[in-house]
Amino acid sequence: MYSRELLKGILKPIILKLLSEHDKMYGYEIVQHVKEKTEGKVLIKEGSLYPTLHSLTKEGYLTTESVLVGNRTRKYYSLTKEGTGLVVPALNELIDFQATLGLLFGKEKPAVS
Amino acid sequence: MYSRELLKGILKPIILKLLSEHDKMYGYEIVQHVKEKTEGKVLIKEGSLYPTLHSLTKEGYLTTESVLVGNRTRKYYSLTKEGTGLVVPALNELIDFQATLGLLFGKEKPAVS
DNA sequence: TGCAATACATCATATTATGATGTATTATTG
DNA sequence: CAATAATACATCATAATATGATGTATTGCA
Repeated sequence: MYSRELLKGILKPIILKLLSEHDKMYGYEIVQHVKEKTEGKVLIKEGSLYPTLHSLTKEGYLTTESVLVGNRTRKYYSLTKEGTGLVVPALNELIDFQATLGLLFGKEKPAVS
Repeated sequence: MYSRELLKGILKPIILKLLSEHDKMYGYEIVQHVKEKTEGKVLIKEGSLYPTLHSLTKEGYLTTESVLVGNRTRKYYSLTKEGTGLVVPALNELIDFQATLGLLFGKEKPAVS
């Protein structure tokens, strides 16, 4: 059975994948990136993102680095060694999940004739 | 943005799709069917299924019919007209969601080099 | 006879995305 | 130049829902 986490949330895998490709990103950047990549179809809300980033950090998968740009603070997040180790399993599980969705919702039998 | 329902649950779409293909099914049958179809990867729990069936019924998307088999009751569920109208939109949204997952987790840039 | 499978159900709990709200800076536009 | 939008962080109450635990009862099989 798929983990409850996977069935409920794709936010952590998204963050892990992005950080595996980008070395370091800050919250607002993640939101914009996902928005563009998904053609505006996935809009991560601050209320979802920041708690998730904090929890991943607390769990030891991310480290932070605050940078002052002008007078505005930017908090960069990057993968720890542990976080890096999490990327591939998380993606594999998601990919497998997609395939399973295919089994369930594949086109062998059309929903409506 | 995808509905919260979709992001959180695939159970309702599963039920709708199955009932659109099977005319009438009972709870235990749904569990077994999904288990077989997904090679044991999606195991619907009774604690998830029955409340969902009840809520779909309450919302007018399903009707029930109790049948006595031996001394054991079987409660068959089938789609109402409203429920049938729900099938295609629900599946389309899910299929679109799968495609969007592809945008996010596609293989253009491998997660690990 | 006892265990697994069949078949229904409810309820407390845990998880987590969202919306609301807050603060503050910077850029744009009328 | 003033107002607005965008940038950038954050917290908290709420809502939604899958799960695990628990319960009842029948049926089939070893």
